[in-house]
Amino acid sequence: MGNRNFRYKGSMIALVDCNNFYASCERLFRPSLINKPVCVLSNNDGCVIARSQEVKDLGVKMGAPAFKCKEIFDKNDVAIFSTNFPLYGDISSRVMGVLSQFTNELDVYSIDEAFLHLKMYDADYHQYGLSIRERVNRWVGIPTCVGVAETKTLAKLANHVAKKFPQLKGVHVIDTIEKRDKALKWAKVDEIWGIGRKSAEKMRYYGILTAYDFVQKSDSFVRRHFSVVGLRTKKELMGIPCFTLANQPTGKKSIMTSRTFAKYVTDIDGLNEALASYVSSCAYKLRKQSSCAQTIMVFVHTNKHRKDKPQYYNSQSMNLPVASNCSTEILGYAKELLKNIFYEGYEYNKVGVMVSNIIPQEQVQGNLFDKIDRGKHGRLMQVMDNINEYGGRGSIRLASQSYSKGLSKRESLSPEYTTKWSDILEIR
DNA sequence: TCTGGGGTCCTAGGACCC
DNA sequence: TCTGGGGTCCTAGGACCC
Repeated sequence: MGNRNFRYKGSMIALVDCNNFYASCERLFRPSLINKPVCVLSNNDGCVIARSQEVKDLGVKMGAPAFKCKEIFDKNDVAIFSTNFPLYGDISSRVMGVLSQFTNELDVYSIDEAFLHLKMYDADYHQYGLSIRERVNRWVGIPTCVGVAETKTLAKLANHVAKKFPQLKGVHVIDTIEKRDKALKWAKVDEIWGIGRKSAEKMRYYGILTAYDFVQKSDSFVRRHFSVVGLRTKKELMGIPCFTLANQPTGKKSIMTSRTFAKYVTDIDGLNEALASYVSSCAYKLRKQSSCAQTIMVFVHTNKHRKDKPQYYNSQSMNLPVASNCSTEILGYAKELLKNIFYEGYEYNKVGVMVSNIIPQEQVQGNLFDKIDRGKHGRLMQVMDNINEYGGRGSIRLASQSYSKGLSKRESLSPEYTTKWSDILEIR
């Protein structure tokens, strides 16, 4: 058979994925940390959410509770950072900006990865991948890996291969049947994009250990045991595209904001303060995508890890009389919901709000009995957003929002080097 | 003492209708 | 007493992703 090429080699998908993204972002402004172990922790410095290669090599697992890793961190002089999403978001958009120079069809999949549709009939995809890496690295300073193949799922797999085999120089192209089979035989089922813990377990039960084993199964078997989701994944692994590229970003269908507290809250006033910030954040994100929500949901819960204490979880949702993106209006309803589900006697460690049934702003149907001056509210929100965008988040807030960020613990926060005037680096 | 946050899609099952 | 066979819509929860 030789190295028979795929029929549609002229149209391929590249997946560019940033290596250890948050850790790499933190390193950007701290060159002394290059080749040193760097670790980023979740909200409240609770658990590990990003690790540089050196930290992975130390055996620190993703999601590991930080307090359990303290010894390893101390012993190996690991640089620890609290999450700094404004920084990561800004670096991400710079990376995406560079990537958009390589294609007309950029599908930004997450904060640290994007699919690129490549249509090049005689091009050397491996060389092209190398030049993508090189430019992102030079212009933004973030290391990446590139996987190229016929479908998204295969591109993901190619990327995985590129990450695991350093001799590939960060780029792997699957463009022949042989390379595809080789990758499929190498990949364990739990490494396939779309196959999670549950499905992988089930597959092992049926003796399916590798991606190659999986594609050998009949469509009907896969459909029956792993639903249409599994079947799509199988087809994608065989080079039949089932996931199309999303050319323009679509608005979110639901938006949620919630935080775990660093200390327990027992009274409703404390929860209300937190709720006010979360509602503001949700409403702001709605306004940013020019949409309104028709449904809101509020939930509270106690610390589920403390089995020795009384546990409580509850949520309540409601449909708004008129779809809204106004912070003050949504907060009014959210407080009512919270009042309904709040009970004294529990130590709460989390409250959250989710808005859903989101529609474009211009499609909002008025209500005959609406007493709210929506034009005025809209202008007020606009003014608030302008002040916060210029002066930094939190420059102006609702009266009921807490003044300090006292409910969260972020002891190792890096500056917002690129998004806050006061945090810009000074070169002397 | 200390265990994240934010999304999407699919399915099963119930309510309801003819 | 027996107790069909569709269809639709909605919701909760599961699985998965980063």
